[in-house]
Amino acid sequence: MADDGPLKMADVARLAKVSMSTVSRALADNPLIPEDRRREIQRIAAEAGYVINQSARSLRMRKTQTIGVVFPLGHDVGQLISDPFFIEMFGRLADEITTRGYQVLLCRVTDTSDGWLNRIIQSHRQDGLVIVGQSDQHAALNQAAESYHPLVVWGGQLSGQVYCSVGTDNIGGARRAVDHLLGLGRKRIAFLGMLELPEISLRYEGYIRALRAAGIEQDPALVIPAHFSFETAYDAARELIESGTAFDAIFATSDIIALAAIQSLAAAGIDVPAQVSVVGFDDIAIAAQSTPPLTSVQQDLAKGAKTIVDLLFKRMAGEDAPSATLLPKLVVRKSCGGASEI
Amino acid sequence: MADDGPLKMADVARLAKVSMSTVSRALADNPLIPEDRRREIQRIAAEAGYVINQSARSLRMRKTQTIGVVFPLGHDVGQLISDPFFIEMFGRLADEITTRGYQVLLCRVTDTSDGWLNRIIQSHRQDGLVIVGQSDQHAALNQAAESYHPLVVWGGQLSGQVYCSVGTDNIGGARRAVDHLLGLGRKRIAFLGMLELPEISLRYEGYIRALRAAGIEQDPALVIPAHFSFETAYDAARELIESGTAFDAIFATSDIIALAAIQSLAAAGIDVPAQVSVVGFDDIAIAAQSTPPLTSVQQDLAKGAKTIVDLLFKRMAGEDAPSATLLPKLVVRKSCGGASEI
DNA sequence: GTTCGCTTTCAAATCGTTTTCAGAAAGCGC
DNA sequence: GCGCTTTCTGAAAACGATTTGAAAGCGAAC
Repeated sequence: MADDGPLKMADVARLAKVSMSTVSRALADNPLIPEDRRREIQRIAAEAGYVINQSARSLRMRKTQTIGVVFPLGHDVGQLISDPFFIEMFGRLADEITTRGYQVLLCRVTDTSDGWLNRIIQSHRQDGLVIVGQSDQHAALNQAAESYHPLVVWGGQLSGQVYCSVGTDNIGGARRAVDHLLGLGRKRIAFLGMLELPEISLRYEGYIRALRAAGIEQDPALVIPAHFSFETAYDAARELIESGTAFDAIFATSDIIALAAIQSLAAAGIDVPAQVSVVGFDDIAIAAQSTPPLTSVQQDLAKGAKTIVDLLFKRMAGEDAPSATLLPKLVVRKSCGGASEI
Repeated sequence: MADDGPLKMADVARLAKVSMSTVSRALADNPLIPEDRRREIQRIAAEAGYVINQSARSLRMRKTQTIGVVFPLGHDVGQLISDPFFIEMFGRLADEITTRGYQVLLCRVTDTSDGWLNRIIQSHRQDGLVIVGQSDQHAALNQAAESYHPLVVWGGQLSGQVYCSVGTDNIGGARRAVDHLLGLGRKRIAFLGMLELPEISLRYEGYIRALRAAGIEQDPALVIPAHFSFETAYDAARELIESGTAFDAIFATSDIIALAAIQSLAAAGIDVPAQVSVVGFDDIAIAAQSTPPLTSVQQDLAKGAKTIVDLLFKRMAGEDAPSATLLPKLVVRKSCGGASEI
């Protein structure tokens, strides 16, 4: 029967002795076709091993049953998998998306020139888009959101933001972390992170507010630019140490940075938490396992991913979904002298 | 200019005052169109914000520029992201695939009835397929490979295997791990893993060979079925402990199982490595950070992913690529009493 | 016998590209 | 000015599904 190429719907139609339209409807469980006939046609199709060609279907229906997940760019275009945070986020998103019967397409931005987002959107490869981390692309996102609705961003909420975003309360989370350090009697608290990234600059805002509320003057020498990668963060911490600037605590804007800092301190013979307290951000899986276990601001990624996808599907359905903020939780472990969980 | 819907190629043709064929060729950098004209048309298209509709392109070209990555089923259909090993593997694969200019489609198998693989293949959503872990689907894979060429599987090499696979030398890796335990004077070595899975049964083979070579009689009571999830592995280890069967070492067939076992032992007041040595498999990132740090059989995932994708692209080009085996390395840490790396 | 309403069916149009094929224009040697 | 290549070009035919709109079939009512 099936000679060379794979079966098409026309072949099934011939087998079932009906027209293509009837087959199409039968396979779609369209009630226009009486139920017994539907079953019969479905049986014939299955027996012949026929499967609908998705390219053709997508073209005609203008739907792909696929959600695109885009990872940040701007900084760090090279390796994709470097950050455990992104990896975990991706896994959670994939779960939520596939559960709803959609496929997940991982979009890598290879060409970061103007209009990169538009190029992804217009390719029509996906029915909706999740963007993980706004990076330095706030303006581009805002512009795209004007005309493209099914788009949700994981990241901080910024003023003048048009697009729908889901993210942790960065200011509050940072505030809580720094307050905790202050409560332990620390006064010279270093801040490690890339201020250029919106989420990080919000965390900086929380840091500043905490210091101000405690009446502590902030010292610019304690604000250190640190990338998300382990190596550059390690170097940044080493430079801080070698600079001779006095400090008794570190607020790192990611766990990777915090872990790198701890190793850097250890290499310099500085004890954590006896001499310097360290707090991270994200509470990734390794945080609990490191030595000493890391105190960190926990982001609830499971809930975050669910929220993102919920909002995205609402927007895909034409509804207007507002941005959402998740409440972070400070998980206290040994790296800053405490021991219990709050 | 652009009124309602997004631009089509016909619109660009009108703007450039040429035919659609010319636009199509110009955008594809086809030398049939003189270079200066090509540039001109590309400029016009870019300025208008035109992007090729991939659905239409895929249909016509019978190519999607997409590689599907399928995760195992059979066991554990529920959560996708559970295992750090799979996550890391996915990240590496994604890197290799996107580097070659292809997109990555994460395929989740929702319907595991007969012909699931054929259904994925025939959907024509991807140009090639990577299957991570053969699970219990050896027969299905063999059958699909008969007619579908661009398919590479991560997993063990089995007898009578038609499909192309890439994987660690499971027998050798297990052998090395158990030999190491024997070298430390351990004699009652428990084996934790699911024998139903091909890769695990190969590791069991290595375990048996090591024992046999050392002239130690194997005790069926020491072979414990343990799933890949932390919780079930934890329970499995607890049952082993409570059974009263004497043992002085554990060879766990994954790091997650090993870590669960260590926690289970700790809960029972048994010291690792003083009373019981533990060795894992995979050497995932957490392994080095756990307390005590875990001795493990390292699989080189970066190399594995590169090999998989290399072979896949060869097969997509019509060449015939043979299966490949990677050499594992035993990384010795404190969990079994040793300390240095081999 | 005609009309009406209701269920089923199908031929044909459509989705937006790429590619084939035929032909136009230009260049060249005589 | 005439053949003969050598460039280019564009109209039309795919690719394989879904959906529209029309028509066929069939009782029942007038």
